[in-house]
Amino acid sequence: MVALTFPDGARRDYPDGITGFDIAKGISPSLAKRTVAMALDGVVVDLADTIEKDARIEFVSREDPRALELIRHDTAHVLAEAVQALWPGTQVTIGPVIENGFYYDFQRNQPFTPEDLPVIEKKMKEIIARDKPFTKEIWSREDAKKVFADKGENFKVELINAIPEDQSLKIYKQGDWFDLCRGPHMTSTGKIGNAFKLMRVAGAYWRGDSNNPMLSRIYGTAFAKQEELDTYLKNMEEAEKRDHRKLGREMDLFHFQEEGPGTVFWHANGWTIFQEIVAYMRRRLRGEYQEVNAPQMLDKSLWETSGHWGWFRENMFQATSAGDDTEDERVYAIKPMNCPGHIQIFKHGLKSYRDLPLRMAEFGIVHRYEPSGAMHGLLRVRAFTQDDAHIFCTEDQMADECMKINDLILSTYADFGFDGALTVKLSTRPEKRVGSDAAWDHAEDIMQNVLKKIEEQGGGRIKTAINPGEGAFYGPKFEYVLRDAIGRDWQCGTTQVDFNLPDRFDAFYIAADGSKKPPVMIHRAICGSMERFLGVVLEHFAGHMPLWLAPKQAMVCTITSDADDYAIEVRDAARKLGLRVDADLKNEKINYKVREHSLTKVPALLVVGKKEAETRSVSIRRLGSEKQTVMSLDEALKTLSAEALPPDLKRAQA
RNA sequence: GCUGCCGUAGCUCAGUGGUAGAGCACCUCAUUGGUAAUGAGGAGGUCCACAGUUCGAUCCUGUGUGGCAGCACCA
Repeated sequence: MVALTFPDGARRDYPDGITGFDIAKGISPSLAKRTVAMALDGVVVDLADTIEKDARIEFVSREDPRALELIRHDTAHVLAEAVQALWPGTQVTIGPVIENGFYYDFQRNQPFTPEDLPVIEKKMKEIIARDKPFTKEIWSREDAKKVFADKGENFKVELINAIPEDQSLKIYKQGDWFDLCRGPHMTSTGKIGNAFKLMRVAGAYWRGDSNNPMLSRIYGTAFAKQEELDTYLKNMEEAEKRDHRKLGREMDLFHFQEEGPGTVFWHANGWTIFQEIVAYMRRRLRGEYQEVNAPQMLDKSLWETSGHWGWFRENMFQATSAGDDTEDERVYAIKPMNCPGHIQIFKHGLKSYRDLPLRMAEFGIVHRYEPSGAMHGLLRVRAFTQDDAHIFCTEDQMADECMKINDLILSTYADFGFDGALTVKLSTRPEKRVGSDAAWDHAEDIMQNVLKKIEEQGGGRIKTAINPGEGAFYGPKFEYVLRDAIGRDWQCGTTQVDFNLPDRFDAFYIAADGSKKPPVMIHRAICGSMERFLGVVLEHFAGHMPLWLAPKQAMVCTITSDADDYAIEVRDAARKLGLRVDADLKNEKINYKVREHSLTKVPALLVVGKKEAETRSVSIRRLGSEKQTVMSLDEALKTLSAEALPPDLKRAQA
C-alpha cells in the first residue's frame, strides 16, 4: 500500500503500482479528463506513472503554471513528428524547452526557410487534432541504439551513448512516432491546444560546439491560452519598438557605416548622452580615484608580457607605420584593455604600502576584433569606451575594495533607473589561464566570501550565482547583471581579482617591513562599455530619457511668428541655466511641431504664442502626455532646471 | 567565424534583362495657425563593390563587403 496526501490534506491508501490516472478517475472522470500530469512531492511526472511510495500528490491541469513546460515540450515533439512527416529522411536531434518557448534541431540537407513554417504548423495542427496519447516505454540501450541506427538517426545514437550507463532509456510514443526523451509529457497530443507558433529558423551547432556540424533549428513558442500567446507576441513587438538601433536613428543619436564595421559615429545628440554618463561616473570617482590616460597603442612586447598576445591575438588589432620606405618595423597593438598601461603608470616611481589602495581610473577606448557575427548595434562593437579602473592594493584590503565597488555599482544602477532584480555571478578559473592553482584557490576563496556578503547586504534584491570556468585568464570575476524595464537581463559591471598581471610585469610596492611585494590588482568597470550601457539605458527608457540624460531637454515652439522674439528670450534664459534647449520658429502649425518633436522624444515642449508672450509664461507639454500646463517663465525654468539635475547632484543638494 | 536571409533616394519600401518609382524627410512659394502631419511646386540615385554570362545587367551567376536572425565567441 502507498499513502498519498492530497492538497486538501486528506490522506488515503492505495494499492502499490496504482497510476495517477487511476486515482484521478477514481475521484471523478472529469478530473481524469482535465488532468495532464501529476506532481509527486512537488516533482512533475507522467500521469500514467505508477506510484511506488508514499507521497504528496497534486493533479496538474493544463492551466497550471507547471504545465506550461509540458505544453512546450510536447509541442516540440509534435514539431519533430510534423517535420519528419513532411520531409522523410530528416534526422531529429534534441528539442528542449527554453525561456519563452522551445526549439528543435534537425539535420536536413536543405535548411528550412521561413516559408516552411506555416506548412509545418498546419501539419502540427493535424497531429494535435488526432489526439494520440503520449506513452512511455523503457528500452534497453542496445535495442534503442539498433532501432535508431536502423532509422538512420545517427545523432540519437550519439545521444544514447552519452547517457550514463546507470540511467534507463525512456522512449515516448505519440501514435506511431516516437522519440528518445527524458519526459515528462502530458497525456496526449490533443492537450497541447492551438496556442502555439513557430517563430523562426536558424542554424545551430550540434551540441553547441562550433567544431561540430551545423544543424537546422526551428524556434517556437506555446502557451496554455491563445490570449497568452497574443500577449507574448505583442510584447515582442514592443521590444522591437524600443530597439536602440531604431531609437538611435529616430533620435539622431549615432550611425554605423560600411567602412567602420562595429565602430560608432556618434552624432551630437548621442554624444551628449554619452558625455552626460561619463560626467556622472567622473563625479562618482571624485576623491577616491585618480583618473589617468594610457597610450592607445603600445609595442606588442608589452602584450606578450601580459599574456594577451598569446591568448587573444586573434581578437586584437595591430598597427605599423604605413610608409613604404620606413625602416621602422615595430609592431604595435591597439589596446584591447587598459590594465597593462595602468601597470606602467603604477610602476613609474616607487610605491609604498602607504600609497595603497591606489585606485586608477580611465575612460579608456579599447579595440577588439570581435567576430563579424557578434556585432550588434551599440551592444557589441569593435571599439568602445570602458569606465575602467584598476585598484592596486594589499591582500588585506581586497575584500573591502570589492565591497566598495559593489556599493558603487549598485548605487549607479539605481541612479540610472534600474531598480529591478540584480544578479551577481562569480566566474571561476577558466581552462585558458595564467598563475598557479594555489593562487586561484586563494582568490576564489576570498571572492566566495565577498559574494556571500554581497547577497546578505542586498536585502533579498540581489541574487547570486556561480559561473564555473567563465573567469578571466588572470583571475576570477564578479559579473553584475541588471534587469531592465521589460525584464531583460544585461551584464554590465564587473569586478576581477588579479594575482597574476602585477607579477608578470614585476610591479611591486615597499611593504611596512621594507620588503618588495607585488600588489593585488582589482580590475573593475561599472557601466562596462559606455556604448553598450548607453544602448541598454536607451532601451530601458524606450527613448523617453529622464531630463538629465536627454540630449535635447526642451524645445520652445512658437504658435505664430508674433512670439518669435519671446521664444528666443525663453530659449536663452533656459540656456543660461545650463539647460539644453532649442527654439523652433519654423513657419509650421503647432500640431506639426508637437508631432515632430514628440517623435524625436524631446521630454518637454515649451509652447509660446501671443498669450504667453504677453503674460511672460509658457505652456508646457511633457513627452507621453497630452496635458498642457501653463506657468510663469520663471517658475517653469526653475522646475525644469531642478529636474534636470543629475541624481547624484540632487542627493548632494538634499 | 558558421547557417539562412537581405543591401534600390536621408528614412521606410515598390519595381524591371533595354540605366528607376512611391510616401515621409529636404528646398522654394503661399499660408500666421493654440498642442501628434496646411497646400502647391522643386531638387535628390555609381540601384553595396568587383568580375562573369549577355548585343545590353540594378535585375542572372560568382567573389568580396556590410547588415539582419540565430549559433559559436565576448580578456
